[in-house]
Amino acid sequence: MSEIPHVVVSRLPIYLRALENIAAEGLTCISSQELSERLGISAAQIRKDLSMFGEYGKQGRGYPVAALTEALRRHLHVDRMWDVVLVGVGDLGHALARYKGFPDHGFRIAMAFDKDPEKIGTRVGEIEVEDVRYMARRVQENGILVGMIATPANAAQEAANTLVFAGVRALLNYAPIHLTVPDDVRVEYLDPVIPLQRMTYYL
Amino acid sequence: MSEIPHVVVSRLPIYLRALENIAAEGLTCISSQELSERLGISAAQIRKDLSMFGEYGKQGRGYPVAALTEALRRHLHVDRMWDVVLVGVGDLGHALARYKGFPDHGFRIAMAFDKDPEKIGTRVGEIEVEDVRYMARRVQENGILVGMIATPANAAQEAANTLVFAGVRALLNYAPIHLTVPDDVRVEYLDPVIPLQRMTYYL
DNA sequence: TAGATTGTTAATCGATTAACAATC
DNA sequence: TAGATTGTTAATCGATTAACAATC
Repeated sequence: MSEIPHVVVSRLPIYLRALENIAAEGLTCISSQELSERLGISAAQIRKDLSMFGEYGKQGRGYPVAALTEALRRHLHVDRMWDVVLVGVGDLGHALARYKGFPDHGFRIAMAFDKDPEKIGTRVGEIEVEDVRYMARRVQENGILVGMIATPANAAQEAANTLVFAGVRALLNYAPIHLTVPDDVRVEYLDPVIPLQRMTYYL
Repeated sequence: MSEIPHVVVSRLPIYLRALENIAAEGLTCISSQELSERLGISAAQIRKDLSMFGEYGKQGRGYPVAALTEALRRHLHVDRMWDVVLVGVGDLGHALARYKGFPDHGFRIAMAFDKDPEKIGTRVGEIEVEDVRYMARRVQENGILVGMIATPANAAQEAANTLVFAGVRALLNYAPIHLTVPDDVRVEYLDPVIPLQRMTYYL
């Protein structure tokens, strides 16, 4: 079953995004060599990764864009729409709630919570900001499995605890802090300072 | 010289962030074991990584927080302030320009550009949005080496080209597209859809 | 058919872990 | 001193690459 290494899984969304762009250009078939040049990932790597999920390629031609796109969406479980809960509606949370890139890629911000009375009740994007005190119940009742944390650092771990308690199993964390969560909960980090510092090392 | 593997470099900002939090808690010394529990990185890994930069630890006690923090800042070149150019002042660019986490960690948004006449001339954070047509010259004149791209996907590659032409050598890209740049330019990606899809694979 | 490109194997390369002497 | 923890070595583990028979 899940004998597919995480490094491979972590590249699948990148392949998917590239294939969507390639389809938008009107191409119906793409070779691993061509993909390699577009992504900076070796052609051998791409073929090996994709072969773990089935034989989608055709010798002499390459990979059919539409069929491979569909297959990747299926394997990544984004051939459906995931409801997402957002915690923290500051500048960043606001931007996330209005971000146009989610709906077409499997995600919908379904609820947003904040603790600031000034924000509670206001609208952002398609939804109304709710009181974080009711978050656990609301998340649980709606069976939401994906959360985004856009609170200040000092509120992030508590937000994570509440979300995990409420059943969330995947967390996207923008706060500049490592989150401690149970083993069956996934966390991905998007603190912008980290990648910036990774680059200044080389400057 | 640069015989330090990139995987190691990529963990340094994470150690630095943790040490800053640990210092804020008032601790002056921390063992690799304790750090391991906080970060989910093995103690052996942490010791091996840190030993590549010098012998900061004391047997029996652990690592002195202040000295190690300072050393990491130095190695990452964030013991100075980097001026950053921001391209694209939509919701996300707006949030980035006002983000409080940059100044204390080595970065200052020094300029912001957009092509929308409605936005040009408005203020965001500490700065005024400028016309993207003058970006190359302004960036070059100020010797800016770090850029952040928060434009729509279809404008991102052109923004990158302009920035690279103007001398930028490190790019943080929020647009959902792979950027093609010369070998001596670093790019890090922060498209939020990618990490979300990495997690839904396991749901 | 000839040319191109896949899927896969074996070889290489690199990263992580376990273990322990050195030492604070 | 006794206990704890480092820095480092050797062993393990895993990921990437090169190469090519199979085949569209």
